[in-house]
Amino acid sequence: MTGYSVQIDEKWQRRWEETGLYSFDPGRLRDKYYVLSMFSYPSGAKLHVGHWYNFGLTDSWARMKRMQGYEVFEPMGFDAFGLPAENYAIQTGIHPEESTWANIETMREQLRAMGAMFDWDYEVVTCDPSYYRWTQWLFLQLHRAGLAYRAEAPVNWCPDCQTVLANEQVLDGACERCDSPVVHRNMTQWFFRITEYADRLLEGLDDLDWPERTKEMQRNWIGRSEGAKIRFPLADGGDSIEVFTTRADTLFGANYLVLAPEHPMVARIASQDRERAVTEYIERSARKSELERTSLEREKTGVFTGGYAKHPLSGERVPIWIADYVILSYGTGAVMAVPGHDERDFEFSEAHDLPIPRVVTSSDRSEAPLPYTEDGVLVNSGRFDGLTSAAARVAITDALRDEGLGESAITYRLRDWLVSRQRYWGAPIPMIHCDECGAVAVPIEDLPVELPHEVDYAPRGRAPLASSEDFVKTSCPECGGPARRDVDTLDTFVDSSWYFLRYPDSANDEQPFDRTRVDAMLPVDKYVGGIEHAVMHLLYARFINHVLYDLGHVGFREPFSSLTHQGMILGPDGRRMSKSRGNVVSPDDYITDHGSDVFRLYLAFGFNYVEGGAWEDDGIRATSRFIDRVRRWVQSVAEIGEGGGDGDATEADARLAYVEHSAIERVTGDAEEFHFNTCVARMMELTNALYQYEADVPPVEQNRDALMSATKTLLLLMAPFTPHFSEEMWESLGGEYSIFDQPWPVADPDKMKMDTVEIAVQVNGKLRATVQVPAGSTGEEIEDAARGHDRVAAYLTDGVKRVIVVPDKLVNFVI
RNA sequence: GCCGAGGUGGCGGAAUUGGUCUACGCGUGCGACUCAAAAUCGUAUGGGGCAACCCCCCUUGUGGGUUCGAGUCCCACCCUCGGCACCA
Repeated sequence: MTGYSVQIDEKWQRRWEETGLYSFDPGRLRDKYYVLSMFSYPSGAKLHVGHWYNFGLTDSWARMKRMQGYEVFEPMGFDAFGLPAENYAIQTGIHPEESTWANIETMREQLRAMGAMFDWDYEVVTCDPSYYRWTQWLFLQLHRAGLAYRAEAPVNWCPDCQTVLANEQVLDGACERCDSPVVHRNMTQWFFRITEYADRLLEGLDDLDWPERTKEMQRNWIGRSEGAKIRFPLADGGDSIEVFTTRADTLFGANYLVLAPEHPMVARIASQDRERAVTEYIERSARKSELERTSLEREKTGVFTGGYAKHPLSGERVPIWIADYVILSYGTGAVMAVPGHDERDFEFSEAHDLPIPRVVTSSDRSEAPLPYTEDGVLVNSGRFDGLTSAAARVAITDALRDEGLGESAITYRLRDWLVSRQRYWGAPIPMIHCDECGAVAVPIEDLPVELPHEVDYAPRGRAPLASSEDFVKTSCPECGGPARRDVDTLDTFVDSSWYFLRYPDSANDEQPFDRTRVDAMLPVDKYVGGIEHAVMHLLYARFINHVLYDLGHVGFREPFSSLTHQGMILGPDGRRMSKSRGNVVSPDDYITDHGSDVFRLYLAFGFNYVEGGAWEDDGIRATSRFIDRVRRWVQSVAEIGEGGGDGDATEADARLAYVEHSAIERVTGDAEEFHFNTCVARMMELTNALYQYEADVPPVEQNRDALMSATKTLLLLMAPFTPHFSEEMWESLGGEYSIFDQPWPVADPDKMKMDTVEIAVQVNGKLRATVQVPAGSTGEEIEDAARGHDRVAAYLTDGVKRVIVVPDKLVNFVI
């Protein structure tokens, strides 16, 4: 028999396919287990180490679940819309549809060669009209429910490329392609009202089996903030300016207001003599790039508008300024400036020579230096003097409510989700614009709104679809008059926000999915993907699922019960792999040389799965050596066969059984937790124990049944991690096809009881000796055994103050 | 700045509820097999002290603390990585 190789991979992949081993059986829904890896973008390059790490080891997990008796559903698909294909098209002239489908075909082949259990009958491709038809359906559901709306908003605009950029294309305020500073342009676009779900998305997190840091990132992203809205009436009567604050207790220290330059009230407030300065400032702010307005520029600029408001409680005149450190989109776009107790306002007051009054002292009434941003005790605040900050927040908000000038309020950092993209390679937004009827939804029976093939997608400062007359010109579904289609496409995160619902019913052409089936199949039991999606995809998907729940399309709120993030495999130099650094590790070479299982097993063994780490070629050699070591062992066992030996349970037999069963227990437990590296360590220990047994016990005394049992256990434990190799070894031992139809081994607690245990003997907490005692010895027995040890006795000559015994573990003498 | 995760041998990495730190592997030393090499097998391997053994001392980023006992718990600090970042 020759060694394990890629030919073995091919042999078993063929066999699995021919026998339909991994076809999901919808008749066993009761035992279903939905294992999902985040689907990927079909790039032109080959599968990289990251794909393998994510898909390969998730597949290993799924294989264990299968052997544990679950009917595993492990689908795969492609997140195929998106910018790379379009940019590639702009560069080369190759149509995105052409390049994308070619890439998908390549990736399918490679994914097949990976030897995972993917059931391709349920494949999903987001750029296929049979899929995006239902993405459009989803948009219409939100639209009908009032959760999709149109509003003017700034988009990222690259003046050099003459195109709109997605947020992900803006790096540190600059265009990722040409590095020119990105500016904001206002356009009317579609939004999803995700802010309406802020609280539901927050609450839903509590019960999810997700990494705590990921939940925390979502909480921070949503950024719920409790405070108050306070209205400052304008001095000249009529309107008022509303501000949001979390520090209502500092209201008496508010000696001016600051509006964002874009605030709609600015024009109305500015006095005539200040108009020019105000206009100039607004224009200057608008010209500033995102970068200038945020990270670099710390100096607080701003101008006085000439307008005044009236302090809601003291009645004093409060000047109104504009400054671009106030953001229009957060809170009310206006703040009350409390320079004594807010660092930003303090800086602003210093820069513009404004007074800085104190209204809070520290709790011991000492005058802490300003700005003092902690809670404390109120001063200079009229009848609220002496209250603590916490009490004052309530009292002042109550007082404002009585006057009709304010109330407690909650705001969120989360913004509504802008889903329009002025791009070609995406799902067209299924809306029609009619001069008479306004924005009208495309009737569901007319879906899909197909993406036209012949389109000028070169950047010309407008949405590519606008160039297609045939596409744009249509008639209004309501009045029948001439109308125009929306020329924007949907953010690709919309495509991926529901694909997990489509998988179980991917061929359905009547509806996006059958509710009964989806309710039986979801939530996803285990979702695995990179942490880079912690707040984008994972939040959007939860939002969409919550909406579909509220609209009665699914019977569960949360789509992913349990989530794991794989870490990142870095180049051998410890840095992120990239072509420009020349540190990219290509799986293909290793697979050709060693077979895919060696590669997969190294990924399992060499890293903490969640942390990842730097690639090391030596690790591949180590796993290759291990697999060969197992192969040689299995070969020798196959030659000897079962039976024989005198069958008496010797001490060596017991030791082997102990290692066998503790390996079962620990592999099962560790794999469950995605601790694949320690799983492999346990397999190696079992292998070592087998060789040890053979070396220690003379051939005539060897218990072949025990050896065969432990060997089979080893193969079963290895099967999820080395599927082709284990199948081959299983066959060579005469095992029944397939090893993946065998039950996962179960540890026998009786076999894991050792007759004697080693006790650590400590003196004053320091290890001084170890002694062997029968398992289950009493404290006295253990103590006696320890005292009987020469070296220990030497320490105890001056008497013992206290003895601590941990049964079967240790004894500690305190002297 | 705020939030989160983490600092363990030469290296990748292990260590249930506080209970023998360094499992497993790599690398390295020595040995076996071999004409030789590779492969394989065996064996040793945290650092230091001692000619050497029994043995002793030190060691989980740093400094304190709690405890019979701390990688693990508490306090302070240093460093690394990730997220957010004028969010009122």
